[in-house]
Amino acid sequence: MTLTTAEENYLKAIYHLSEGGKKGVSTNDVAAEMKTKPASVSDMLRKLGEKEVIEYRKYYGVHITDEGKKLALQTIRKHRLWEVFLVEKLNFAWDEVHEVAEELEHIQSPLLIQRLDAYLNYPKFDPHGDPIPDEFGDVKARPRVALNEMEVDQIGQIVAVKDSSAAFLKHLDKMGAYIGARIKVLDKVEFDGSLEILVDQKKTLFMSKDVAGNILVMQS
Amino acid sequence: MTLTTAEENYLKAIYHLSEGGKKGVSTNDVAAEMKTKPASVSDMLRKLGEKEVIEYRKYYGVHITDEGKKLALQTIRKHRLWEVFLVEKLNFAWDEVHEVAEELEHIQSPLLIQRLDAYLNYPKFDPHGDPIPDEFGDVKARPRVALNEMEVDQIGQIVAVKDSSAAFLKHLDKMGAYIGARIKVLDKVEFDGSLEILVDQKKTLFMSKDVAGNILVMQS
DNA sequence: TAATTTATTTAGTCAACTCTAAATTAATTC
DNA sequence: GAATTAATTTAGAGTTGACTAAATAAATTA
Repeated sequence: MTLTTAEENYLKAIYHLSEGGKKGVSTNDVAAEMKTKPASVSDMLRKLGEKEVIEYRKYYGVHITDEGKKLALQTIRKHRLWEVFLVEKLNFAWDEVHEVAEELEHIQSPLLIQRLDAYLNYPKFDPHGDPIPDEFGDVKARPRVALNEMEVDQIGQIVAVKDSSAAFLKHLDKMGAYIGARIKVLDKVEFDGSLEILVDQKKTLFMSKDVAGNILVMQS
Repeated sequence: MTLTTAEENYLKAIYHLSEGGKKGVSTNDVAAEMKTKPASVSDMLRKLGEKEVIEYRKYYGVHITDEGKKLALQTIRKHRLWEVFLVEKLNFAWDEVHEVAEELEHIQSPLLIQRLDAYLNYPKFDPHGDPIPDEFGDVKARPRVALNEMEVDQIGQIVAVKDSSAAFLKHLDKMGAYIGARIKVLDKVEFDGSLEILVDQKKTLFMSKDVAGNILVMQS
């Protein structure tokens, strides 16, 4: 099964959109993610369906197949390995690498990726802390810690909450935090154990020890 | 002026075909080089002509313009830098790099090339001994030496002959040598100064000191 | 120079990927 | 449940880059 560059990009978008939720991904979601029009997406979904990398039922969105997931993970693997290369070897800043990696990930050469992986010493995470799938598509799960147990200056990504009540999620949202957010612990107040958190490299917020204790973070 | 990947490849082919000779390059030559049909080439030449990277007169072949030469040299620069990277950092063999570099050369990121160049310590020649143009398109001319003045184990490329008579060229051809051939000095016979030469990594031949003295080599 | 051969271009088609506009299906509201 | 709104698909068209077949220009040969 060989995919064109465009197909690879669509499949990657579908994979990312279906992470977490078990429900199908809608045409409009894909269009937004890919910055194309829904009409173009319908066309592409039909093609990806024929190639059996997704299950496509008209008007009902798509599910990625096992074969599709494997291919998407290969592309993600390449993307993240290139990001490591750009940051560690070519001194790119972590926020300068995405566009370039987006191009590099489509280079077709298994040998190249094999050698690059070895050259970088088989990294397990990219510069953003995202895991790098191995050549079989397996990703190393990183242990999760409660946010209040993290040390100052550590970084990670909010991946879940212990208290999943609507009230708690609403509170999170109000503070400016959410599942998926990249965070960094800026400070821990000794007096009451509250934390100062940097979200997505831009917004600073304070939260109580109790709130932090209900937030699970995947450390980078 | 931005070129598509296909346009870049055509322009590079035209540049290579027009190296040396001052005459125009024919449609058929380009078709052979690009492994496409002449009809496809005609189409592309019209487009490249409109973009003013070549001068195109129907039925009379093409000449590359200064602008076109500059763009072609940028692509060649990228190709050769990637080749150095693949060989020196990722341990590719010299003959494994071409296809991959052919893809990598189209990545659009001036910063990437700048950083790669620095990372590789500003190499002036690629693994095949071909010069790497600088960011302005200037190539460092490598001094030429007569073949008989080279030492055993040195490598290079035949770039010219002192005696350009038809008879001498015919003799060269008969021996299996030609302008452009990659050579390596395998042995120099003390008795009469004759040389044993490896051509294109496959054919071994012997030549007298006089013949070798009329062959100019660009050393790698 | 006329005739033939070769090189090149034009015309028409195809595949991939995109778009807008129109039609259709699904979801929501009254 | 019917009507309206939103989501999605279909139809038709444009661009890029390739092709084959046919037409035409240039070069070669007689």
